[in-house]
Amino acid sequence: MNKPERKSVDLDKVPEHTISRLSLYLRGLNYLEEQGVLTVSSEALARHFGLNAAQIRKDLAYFGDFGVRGVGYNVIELREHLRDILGLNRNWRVALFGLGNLGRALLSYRGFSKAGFNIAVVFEASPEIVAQGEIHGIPIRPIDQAKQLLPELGVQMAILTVPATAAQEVANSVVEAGVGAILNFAPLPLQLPPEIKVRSVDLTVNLENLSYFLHSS
Amino acid sequence: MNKPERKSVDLDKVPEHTISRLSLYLRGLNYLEEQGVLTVSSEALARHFGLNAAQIRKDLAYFGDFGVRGVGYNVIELREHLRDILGLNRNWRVALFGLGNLGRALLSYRGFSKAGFNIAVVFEASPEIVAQGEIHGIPIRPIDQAKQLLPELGVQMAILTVPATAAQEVANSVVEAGVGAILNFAPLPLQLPPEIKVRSVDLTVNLENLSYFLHSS
DNA sequence: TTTTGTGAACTAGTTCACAGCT
DNA sequence: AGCTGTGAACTAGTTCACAAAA
Repeated sequence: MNKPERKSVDLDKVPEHTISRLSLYLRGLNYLEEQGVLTVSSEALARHFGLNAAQIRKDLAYFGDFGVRGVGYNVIELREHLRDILGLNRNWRVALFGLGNLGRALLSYRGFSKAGFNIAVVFEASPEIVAQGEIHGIPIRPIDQAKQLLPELGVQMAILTVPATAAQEVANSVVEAGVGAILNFAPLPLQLPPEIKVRSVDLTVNLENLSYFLHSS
Repeated sequence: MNKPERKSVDLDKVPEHTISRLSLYLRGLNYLEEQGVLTVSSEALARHFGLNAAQIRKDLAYFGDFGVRGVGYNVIELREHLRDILGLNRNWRVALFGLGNLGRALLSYRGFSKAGFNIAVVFEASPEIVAQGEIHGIPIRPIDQAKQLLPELGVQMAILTVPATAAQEVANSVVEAGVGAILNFAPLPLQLPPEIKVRSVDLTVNLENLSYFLHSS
């Protein structure tokens, strides 16, 4: 009986979308483990996610031979592999920029800390809000101190919920402070060096998508 | 001088991503119009969005010959075409499900109403919150009345910010009530008939994506 | 027998490069 | 001369179909 091994992966060959799907699989496996399920086939996972089974096998096979032919995947084992691949077997220090409605909502979102993302500091432009000092035990600091504080606090990721007019400037200073990854909620295209990883969540685009399909069918 | 015309489009040929990009272009054009810019080339738009100019021309050409060779695109005209294509020259009636932190944040998000999405009603499970009656003038109703009220109110889209455990059930009743489009924030794959348009916003997946790239580089 | 892992075939989406208008 | 619109070439991503393993 040979232990399934992590392949040494040529990262360039892994499709972009595979990574997002690994995240989904991980959530599915967490659920299956809670249910006490021990093994699962690519076919069963595919049904659950509405995907093709070969795609799931291929996604996983980029990183290793995690399955057993005739049996399927060991739920706990695969889950650990996915956590490992996604870099979730550690804690990430995250800074939140902007404490408006959305910022506050994200701050209380349990899903982040559950996945190992710890919001270490909040930056705000409004002096009144900064004067409040902290929220849920997390310090609130003036946004112009970010460049200095981010390295001191060892922050690796930033979440931007600032107004669109401020977003590019904030993003620039975040990058100058050595942060390499940004989750952006501001509705504009951030111009940043290509080595900085950016994911943008655009609520209006999503709704307008739905509008298009309803409208034109 | 011939008027640029809307092509009769074979919708099956339009790539999925084109629609999302049209939304971005629309935002860019709104901005350019505010700046008093009259015409814009695909090249200039491409620089702004970090895209390829041919892609922009192709995206637009699915729907009509909106440009003028040697000149570019008329900003106001193109903006109107895009609003038309995306179905934004009308108001959409939207129902919000779940009045937690995220639900409240979305309610106060100005971007939705600005784009013509009007939240007509909020549905909540908690009786205490329902007892509050309304929020920002929008009625709050018990979630089990949704199936009855949605058609009465002429709601066409639903935004789901309910807990994952409730989301599938809520989605089912929304669909039974004749709603054809759902913007889903619950972190699970909704199982719905294929004619229902669903867009899911998954905050954890986005962060885990960033984690992967930081971790593995 | 069951289910993986994967080359081959296929489908979708992007970019090139240039003819065709203005 | 300048910029669009688009076929052709290319690149990326998905699904098929089957040999190999348990």
